[in-house]
Amino acid sequence: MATIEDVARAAGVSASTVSYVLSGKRTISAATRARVERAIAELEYHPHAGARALASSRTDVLALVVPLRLDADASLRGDVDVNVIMQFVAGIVPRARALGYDVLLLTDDDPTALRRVSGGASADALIVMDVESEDDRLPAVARSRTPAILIGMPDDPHGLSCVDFDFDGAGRLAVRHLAGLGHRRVALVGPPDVVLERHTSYADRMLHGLRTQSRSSGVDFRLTLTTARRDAVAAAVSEALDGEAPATALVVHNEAALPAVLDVVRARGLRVPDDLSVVAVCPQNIAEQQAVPLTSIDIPAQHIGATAAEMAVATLRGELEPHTRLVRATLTDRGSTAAAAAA
Amino acid sequence: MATIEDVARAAGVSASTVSYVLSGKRTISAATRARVERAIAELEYHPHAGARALASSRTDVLALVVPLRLDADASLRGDVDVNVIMQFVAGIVPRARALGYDVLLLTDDDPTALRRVSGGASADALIVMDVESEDDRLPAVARSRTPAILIGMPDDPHGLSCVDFDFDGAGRLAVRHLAGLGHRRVALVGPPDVVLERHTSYADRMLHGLRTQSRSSGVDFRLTLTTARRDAVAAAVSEALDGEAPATALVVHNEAALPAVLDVVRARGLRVPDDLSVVAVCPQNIAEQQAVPLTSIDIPAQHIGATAAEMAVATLRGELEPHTRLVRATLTDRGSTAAAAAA
DNA sequence: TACTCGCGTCGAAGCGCTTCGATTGAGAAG
DNA sequence: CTTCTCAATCGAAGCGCTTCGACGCGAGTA
Repeated sequence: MATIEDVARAAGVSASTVSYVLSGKRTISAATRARVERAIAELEYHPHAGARALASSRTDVLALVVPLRLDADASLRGDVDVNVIMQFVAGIVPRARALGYDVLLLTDDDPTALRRVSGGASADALIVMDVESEDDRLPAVARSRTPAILIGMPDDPHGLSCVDFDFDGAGRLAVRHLAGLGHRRVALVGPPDVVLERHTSYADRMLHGLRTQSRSSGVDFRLTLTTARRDAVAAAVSEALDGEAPATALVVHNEAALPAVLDVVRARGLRVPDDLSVVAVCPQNIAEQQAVPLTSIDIPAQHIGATAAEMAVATLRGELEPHTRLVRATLTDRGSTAAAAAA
Repeated sequence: MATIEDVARAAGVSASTVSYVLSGKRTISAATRARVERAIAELEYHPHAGARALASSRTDVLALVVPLRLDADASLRGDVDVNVIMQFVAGIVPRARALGYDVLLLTDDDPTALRRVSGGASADALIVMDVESEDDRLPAVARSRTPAILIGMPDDPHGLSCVDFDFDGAGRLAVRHLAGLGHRRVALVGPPDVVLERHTSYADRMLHGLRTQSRSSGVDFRLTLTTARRDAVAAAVSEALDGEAPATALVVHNEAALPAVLDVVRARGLRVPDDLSVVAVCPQNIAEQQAVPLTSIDIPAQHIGATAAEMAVATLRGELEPHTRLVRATLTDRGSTAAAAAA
């Protein structure tokens, strides 16, 4: 591999000049720059990442902590939503690259990872996914003094920046949309209770938005939780639709259960949206790929990921003070909601 | 951050002694070792990754190239199967960690990534996912002289190691299983033709296995391709089941289409497995989560990922010569296949 | 007793880069 | 014509680690 000395020799300049051409930190004459650049191209020179990191204390690497929790049998745990993780990753990695950073992938499963990476200066900043309301990892992250961006909304951000989807706004928006169509009885088909118990807070915030708006829109709101298993889904749906005052609209905030929900609804002889309106809260592609395309409040995971990468880099550049950013909810009508039948 | 000098001072030894304690490359007396280890713990010393890389030319990092191809609008392309990618990642990252390596995440979308990483010595080895029959990237990888493991089966491995699932064996196994149950007319519901055209080779190999075994088992085999869209699925299924000699069993090698396939089948009034046997070829969790649990040949993506990580490390240690490893197919009966009705 | 051997430790060189003065020469200002 | 300024470049130090050769010393050998 060619070193900066090789390049310098080939271009007839000193190593420091090559360095300045590369970094742009000092003025270099056009002629010299051209010679250096030609030498770089000819030698296929790539700076040695380690040497650069050592000398400059910057790695141009972002560490990303993903919630890849494995079961005892080393299989992916059911409560981690692979699809959403990938959406985040698909947002983070390209944006980081565009800003000149590579991404080091760490998992939640490895407790030493954070210490190793910040202690060993393997990355300039951290992006932590799936941050819970009370997250054990935060004190360690804050203490490491490595700039960090949290995806999620902890109760105490420990002075770190956060990005998340405005689930509260999403809840309000869903109800407002349905209320506008005349619905007066709305049910949420929510995530399994393990998720609620994990206090990732997003489910709580969603619920809060749903309840708040329901109250002010005069909507009767009820809550059911379910896993993706068909029997559980059937139970949840019947909880929502049975009884003397059945819901006329469903808000589904559980993408794994979506297919089953639609299936159960159809099995009950209900047509969407004629007999029942359905609003999903999930990534766009999921909403589009259902048996019936669903009107949904898209969770813009990819966008959030990209935002996190941007915030990380901005923080590194000293252009950003720690703060919390919420990504606004918008509703896309795909035809699965309709005016409520006259009661 | 504490440096190795700090540790040396605290332990009353020289820096090189600390280094040897850490690496174990020279004998150190038990007493000295203990003193050094205490100092390391007290100072929370972590070696500076860049310095280490510079001095030793090793990074303890594996670079992983994932097929995160984005559309023009920067959204995830439909033909990349997010779930499978994650399974690979879930196999690779923990195993790499267990072997002392971190993982640097690169995407296919970034053409400079490979050069940057191998040229800049940012990683010790490469794992490339989703390698196609004729893969443009291979010459560059081979030329970079960075050890590499390919996930997939290129026509020409360029002297690199490969791991993949034995799709040929899977095809044979599926037919053998069905033939053993008395089925004489089997149809494959395969991946969309774009996948075939991309020549990832796995679809071809699967097909080859299906055909070979069909011939020798006296099974009439037909092929239909489909996307995940419901209308396309319906067309594919009717191609398989309509006409005078309808298939009595389906092999579905298209996980995205699975829910729709089952749905369409049910809509036609067919029960699984009584009226129609179904074998899926997909990851285990997908097969389990369908409306009807499916007998399947599980694609052990996670296992393959872990294997790739192991092979990468073994290669780095000089314990492994380049070669190709195929992971054997096994069939798990989940009750979606039954004896064929007497013809 | 003299000599060798190897264990345990140290010192120094060097990995490839960045960065901080210092230096040079050319043009502007006086 | 001298002095000052500033643009353009160089040299050297140093980032924190690994590793090689050297060295001291106690034990084994002759």
